[in-house]
Amino acid sequence: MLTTLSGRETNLLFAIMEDMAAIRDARKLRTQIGERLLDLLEADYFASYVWTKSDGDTGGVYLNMDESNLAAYESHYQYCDPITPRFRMCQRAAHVEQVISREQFDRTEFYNDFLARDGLYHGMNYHAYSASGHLGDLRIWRSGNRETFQERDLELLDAIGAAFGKALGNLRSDAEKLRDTDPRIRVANWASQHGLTARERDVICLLAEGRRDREIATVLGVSVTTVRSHLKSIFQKSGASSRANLIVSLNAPVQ
Amino acid sequence: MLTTLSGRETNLLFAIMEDMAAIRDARKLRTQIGERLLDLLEADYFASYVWTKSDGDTGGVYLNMDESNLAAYESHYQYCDPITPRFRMCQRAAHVEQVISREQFDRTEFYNDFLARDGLYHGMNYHAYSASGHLGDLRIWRSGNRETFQERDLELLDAIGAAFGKALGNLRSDAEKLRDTDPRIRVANWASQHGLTARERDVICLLAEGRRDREIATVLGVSVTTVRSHLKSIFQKSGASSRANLIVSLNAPVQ
DNA sequence: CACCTTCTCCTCATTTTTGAGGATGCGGAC
DNA sequence: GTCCGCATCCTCAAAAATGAGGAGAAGGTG
Repeated sequence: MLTTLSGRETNLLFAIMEDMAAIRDARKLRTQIGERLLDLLEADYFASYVWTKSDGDTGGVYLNMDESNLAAYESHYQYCDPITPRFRMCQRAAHVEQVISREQFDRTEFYNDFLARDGLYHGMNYHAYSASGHLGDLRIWRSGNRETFQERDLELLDAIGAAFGKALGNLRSDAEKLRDTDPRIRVANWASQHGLTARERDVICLLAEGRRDREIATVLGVSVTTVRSHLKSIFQKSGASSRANLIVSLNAPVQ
Repeated sequence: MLTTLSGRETNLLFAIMEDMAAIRDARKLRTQIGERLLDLLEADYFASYVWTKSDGDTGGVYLNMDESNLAAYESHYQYCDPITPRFRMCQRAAHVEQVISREQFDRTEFYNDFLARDGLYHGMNYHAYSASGHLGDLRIWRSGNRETFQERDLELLDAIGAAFGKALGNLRSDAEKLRDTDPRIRVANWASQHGLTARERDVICLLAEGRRDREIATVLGVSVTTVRSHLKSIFQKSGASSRANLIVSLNAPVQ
């Protein structure tokens, strides 16, 4: 790629660069980059989705699109979306008309009942992937009364998308690291790994805090012997040889 | 700022953007950005320093400069460096001649015995700061047979420096988080916090792994009673009420 | 030198934890 | 209904850890 940039575009690119270095929340980053891209690419509509069921991701962010229409996308149209699966296969920024012919697209329910309702006509997408899966996408649209996107627009989106993907990848791995260090989640994982019952889980939660049998009994409202009985099965199931060992493996970030 | 970019410059800028999103090692990032900047700004020499004594930072990185001359900088010339303190006060990219007059500079030992030896003549610096202090700098130099840097070069360096600073800030806070979760460092901190002796530290290192008194004694090559004796002082010094409590506070990332 | 800290080891008593056997009642699955 | 898992409680014994009292040797400091 070899394209010149106007002063306005240069400024926006620097702003995007700074956003990607500064913003540490994936949702905020996607929204902010969306605003910059609408400006940079002179587009009207923006949406970005993440297709993982992971912890903090609340799915889509969007700009200038109708809430109720998007709710319809999430509940229905995403399942008859003819272009997104093809965009994904591109591995780079692509124009709608690179993945489906205009005539064919104009006849789909997806275009007529969903996109056209909000005025979206010319579109291009970038889908960011890493080895661990889909990281997030950038969907840029213009109204029908505008010119369609040019090769240069695709090049810009592609270059920004590449950096955007790297940034999202880092944010996700950070989130995963953080999740690994959250004690409650770690204890819950440990419990399910070893097939503990609900009550046994209650016991190790308190055990992980370093409490004595007597304290655990008081908190759970049972007798000390009951606590010991649960501990007996926990030791048996986990193979741990001592309370100290148990606490270490419950608190260890690496598993 | 409002400047246009050539195709070559645009490509380099995208490369820098991707580097800043992708590279997670501060030293590598500084080196890589240095190479890009030499290319982008058509400069000859690059150096970058971090002025903190913190953990993993091994000080300076540089390109096209003489090793022995840099050793002299670190041991001597940094203490009679007339420009760096002034650059720091600028809070933005600045040209050498914006912080000292050429005539005055040409008479300094710093210029004649250090910079001139490697051929450095025209220079500009960017110093990145955050609330917690100096994050890293970018020092760009050209030989005397070249043109000096223009306002446009300063603007480019300033914009890139801003994003560079944000990226370094995140890397540092990541490193700090990681350091907080490293068990050995945490145990060492805990030990010094509570004024433990060397031998007591040996004991809690093994204790933190969940070992029994007998195991600790075997590993340290002393009797069980000695271990218990050390444990006695550890309990006394730390105020912990039980071994389990001790293990939890040794393994807890938050203190 | 005397004094202090540290490391080493000891005893005795007490508390806590672990390991091994049980028993009872409750609720869901076959 | 019977069987099974789960939660609740029990006893008895052994092992481990805690708390309190020491003592001796090595090393550095005023």
